[in-house]
Amino acid sequence: MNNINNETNGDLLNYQTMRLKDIIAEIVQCCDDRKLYESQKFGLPYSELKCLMLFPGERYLTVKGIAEKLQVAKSRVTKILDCLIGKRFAVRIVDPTDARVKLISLTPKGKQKAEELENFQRQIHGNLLLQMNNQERKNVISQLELLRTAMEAVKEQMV
Amino acid sequence: MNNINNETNGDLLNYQTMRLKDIIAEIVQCCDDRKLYESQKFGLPYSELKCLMLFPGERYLTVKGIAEKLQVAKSRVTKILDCLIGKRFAVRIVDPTDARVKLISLTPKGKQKAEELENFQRQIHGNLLLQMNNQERKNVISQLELLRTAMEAVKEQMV
DNA sequence: TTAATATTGTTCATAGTGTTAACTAAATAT
DNA sequence: ATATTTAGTTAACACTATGAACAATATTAA
Repeated sequence: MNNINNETNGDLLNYQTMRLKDIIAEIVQCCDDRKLYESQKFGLPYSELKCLMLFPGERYLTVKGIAEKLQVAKSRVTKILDCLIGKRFAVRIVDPTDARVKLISLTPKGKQKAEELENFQRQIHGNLLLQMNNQERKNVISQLELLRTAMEAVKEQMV
Repeated sequence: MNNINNETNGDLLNYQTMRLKDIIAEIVQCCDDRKLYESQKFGLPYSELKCLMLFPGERYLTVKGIAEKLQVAKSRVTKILDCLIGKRFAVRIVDPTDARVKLISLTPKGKQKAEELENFQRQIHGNLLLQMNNQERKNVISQLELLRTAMEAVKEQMV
């Protein structure tokens, strides 16, 4: 009896495991599609869009700071900035208080692009919520938080 | 009064939108970290791992079929297969019924790798569920399904 | 049956994302 | 004053991916 229940529970867990894996993969795929779409819509490689998105709310950023926020090597940031600056979306100025540091800021053109991108992202995430009723919104968000917490716990075990 | 309620609802929606966007980003980041980890653990580029994962359950695959499943160009598949075959994880044979077609199958070494990878993925997704109680498992999965459905609906609107 | 067309897979050129190591210049600590 | 640390750049490399041109083979139509 107990044995059968364990069997059944094991089967359910196996089924749920597969289900979970598949759904997560589908969601990640949707997000990747969205990145591609944004990249095309805004005419910039996604890495440059991600970089632009760091600025709203901050006047200046340093290469080091951007590298930390994007979680990439500083050399990668240098290259992304070369591109953004070449396209007149950003400028590099030397920090007057420390000549090693470059202060990066957006040009008006860059600010506009960042704002458009921000609006677009707000819009599609808003549309996501509009697909749901009030209760569903709360549930989805809280269950996603649960999942994120679980993922971080499992990540700890892994490393 | 009604006005105030609308304001409040709008604020809530804005807050939820931000929240949703951030959590999704964190979850996607976790998944990317996992891909990197798997790549290192199994000593293969992630694209090759993804390719290996297509085989369990299918004896032979064609370049075209793999390209469709991975959602990449055929030329990309050719390169991935060159690598896998160079490492003795797969072989190419000409389809006896259509000389244009190459039938790709895994070597025993490739099958073993694919199985190890499958087990590992089952394990970590199982561990994810073990972080939760019975009710939470059901809720997380059903809310993820809701989210996936919403994402696909919004994607339709976008294109 | 031959000629035109379509399909399968490869090669090549190109672009994008990312890393590490070596380096320059500037600031700090000894 | 010298040694060390920090900030950013450069260069070499690896991985992911695309599209166009191409060769070989199949299929369709004349």
